[in-house]
Amino acid sequence: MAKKYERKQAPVIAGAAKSVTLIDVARVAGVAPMTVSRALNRPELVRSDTQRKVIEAVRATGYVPNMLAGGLASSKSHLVAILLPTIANSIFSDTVQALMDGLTTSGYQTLLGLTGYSTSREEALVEAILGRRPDGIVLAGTSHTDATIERLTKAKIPVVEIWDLTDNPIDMVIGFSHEKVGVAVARHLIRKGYQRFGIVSVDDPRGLRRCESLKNELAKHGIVDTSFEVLPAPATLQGGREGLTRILASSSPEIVVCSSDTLAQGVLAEAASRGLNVPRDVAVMGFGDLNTAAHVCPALSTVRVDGATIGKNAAEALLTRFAAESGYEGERLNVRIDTGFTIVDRESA
Amino acid sequence: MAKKYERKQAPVIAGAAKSVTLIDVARVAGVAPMTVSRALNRPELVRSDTQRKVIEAVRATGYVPNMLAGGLASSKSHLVAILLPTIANSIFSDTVQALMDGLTTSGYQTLLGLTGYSTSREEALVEAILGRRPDGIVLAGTSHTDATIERLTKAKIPVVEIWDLTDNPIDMVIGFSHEKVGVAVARHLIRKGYQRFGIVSVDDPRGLRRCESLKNELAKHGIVDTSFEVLPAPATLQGGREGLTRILASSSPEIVVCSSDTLAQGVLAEAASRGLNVPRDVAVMGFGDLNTAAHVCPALSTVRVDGATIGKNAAEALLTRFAAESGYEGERLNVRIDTGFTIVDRESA
DNA sequence: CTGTTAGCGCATTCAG
DNA sequence: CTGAATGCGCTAACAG
Repeated sequence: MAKKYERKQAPVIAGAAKSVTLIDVARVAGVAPMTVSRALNRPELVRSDTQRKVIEAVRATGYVPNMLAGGLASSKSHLVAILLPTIANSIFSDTVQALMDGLTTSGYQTLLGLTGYSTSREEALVEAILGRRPDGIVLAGTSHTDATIERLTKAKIPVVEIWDLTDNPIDMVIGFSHEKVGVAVARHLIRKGYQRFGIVSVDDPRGLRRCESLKNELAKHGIVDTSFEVLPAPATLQGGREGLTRILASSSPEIVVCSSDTLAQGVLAEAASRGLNVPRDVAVMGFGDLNTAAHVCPALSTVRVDGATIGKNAAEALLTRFAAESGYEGERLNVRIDTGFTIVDRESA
Repeated sequence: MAKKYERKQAPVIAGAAKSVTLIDVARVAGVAPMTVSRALNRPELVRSDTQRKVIEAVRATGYVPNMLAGGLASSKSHLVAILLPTIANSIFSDTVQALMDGLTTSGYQTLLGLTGYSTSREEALVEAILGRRPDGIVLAGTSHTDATIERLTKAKIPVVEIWDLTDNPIDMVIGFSHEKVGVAVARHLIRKGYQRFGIVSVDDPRGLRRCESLKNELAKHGIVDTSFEVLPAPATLQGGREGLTRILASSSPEIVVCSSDTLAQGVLAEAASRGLNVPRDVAVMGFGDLNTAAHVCPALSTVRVDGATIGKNAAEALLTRFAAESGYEGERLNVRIDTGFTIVDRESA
């Protein structure tokens, strides 16, 4: 009697070779399809000689497991989605690299979505992405539409919000307080004796919060005439040049603080082309990562954020959750990591 | 008699609410599941009042289509994979942005893979990714292992190799010749009167090819004592500083050519900290995109590559192929686009 | 225009 | 340790 799991009919059209499936491998190996599945996914449950036969058959047939089918059957997609505003000039690149390193090592793949700093685009992306049944999702920021939050909550998958903190996370949060950055920068610079400030920010929610917090803290110290220029996102060098130009049109600050390093470098370029000496004529402060800032211009100060740590922690948090939900149930995690930040001065760089 | 497509049994366990499916929507809308599927995917085949009922039921139930199931049934995943060496300091960011813009608009999602400049890692990623049955795949570069090429060929999906050219593409190619970049830079700089060159490159295949081509062309013009320093990938500012340090230890070039803008900026930083005037004491030339180079330092020249055009063309090529394979069969495309490059001088910036 | 039937390729669940 | 039956959620291909 024919084995039950044989294909109902062999391919008829010669050219249209159906792709090879578990069943084909099973036939070649002389075992049941289920055994092939186990040999591939849980080798410890299979005798080693059976294992060898299967591996051999896989190679012989050129079999590539269909993860759509596997995911459908097992409700595990081995997919993690990452939503970022943009990857241009990205302060997120270290984070993404570290996150993907961690996930790839454990057999997860990464779906990327770019929101362009728009929560409505984020909403649309989240809806589309959830259709792919990812096992987890990572979002930049903690500000989302109600619909996004609701869908994410109902999806019942691990969610990590990164690069910010909040008291009402959807699930897990790994980041730092942008308000604290503003306050810390204000106090730091006041302590160093600065009195006249300029601020250049792009229209990005977190950048604006840093800069507004800075401005507020300055006001608390009696510094109220701070010029504040906002440029359209994303940050570009051209934006920085434009920002300084506008600032200088109406004031003459001792220091210009920027919402990102990219912007700060644009300010440096504009200063150079105006023959201004940095930091003697005007000092410049950025935000982001040492690699893109202090090294380029020893005259530049910056706020250093450890993006790689954020990514690494996010990967670990997700993987732990995945393991927990697979039955190695430990106690429910409640991940909230404040990664902090460091102010890097030109003297200390 | 009960409709055939009703679920065999309603959920028993109250808490473990099964996610809502097509069948649930169909029941609420009072139509067959197939009609819901059509209303969602091919609305033009459905009467508008039926359509309305379905939409209403979708909203009422909070239905999110399961693309794993849809993909399995239709052999269309609406997924495109992109493989890049890294996203750090990435000259690819414009390309990725443009590519994703084009694909997202047409309902495709993007799987990202990072190869770290390793063809063997690329091979492993390709195998894993093909399991997801992507509708298309984009690879940075034209250099791959034999196994990668074989798998990709057998997968019978559109493949786009970008940021390089070759006479033996797997399928489609969109990029430019790195050898020509080297030659063009050499001729350009010789014409401007430079005689003593230094070269700093990271250990990235395309960067090295540009620099080796430059060195060869210089040799053809009788310039043979060119110092050439290679640093580990990826490009960093620190690498650029180190590169200039090594160059100056053994020579005193009039100009230092770098394999990327990031490296060039590192060279600028090192020059500054040595009190060297750029370009008077030493000129610097980079490679990449205007936004990261000439704007920062008017003293820097660079080779400008239009990454966004590469991404846009790649998206269009893929989408056209997808349409063709769905039956709107036009003539078979044979995409090979030389996007070229431009040398941007400090005078012209 | 709408409904029915029959899988897509795999893993879960239970038998042996 | 291995095998058989069943269905994940959806859509192609036909019927009406």
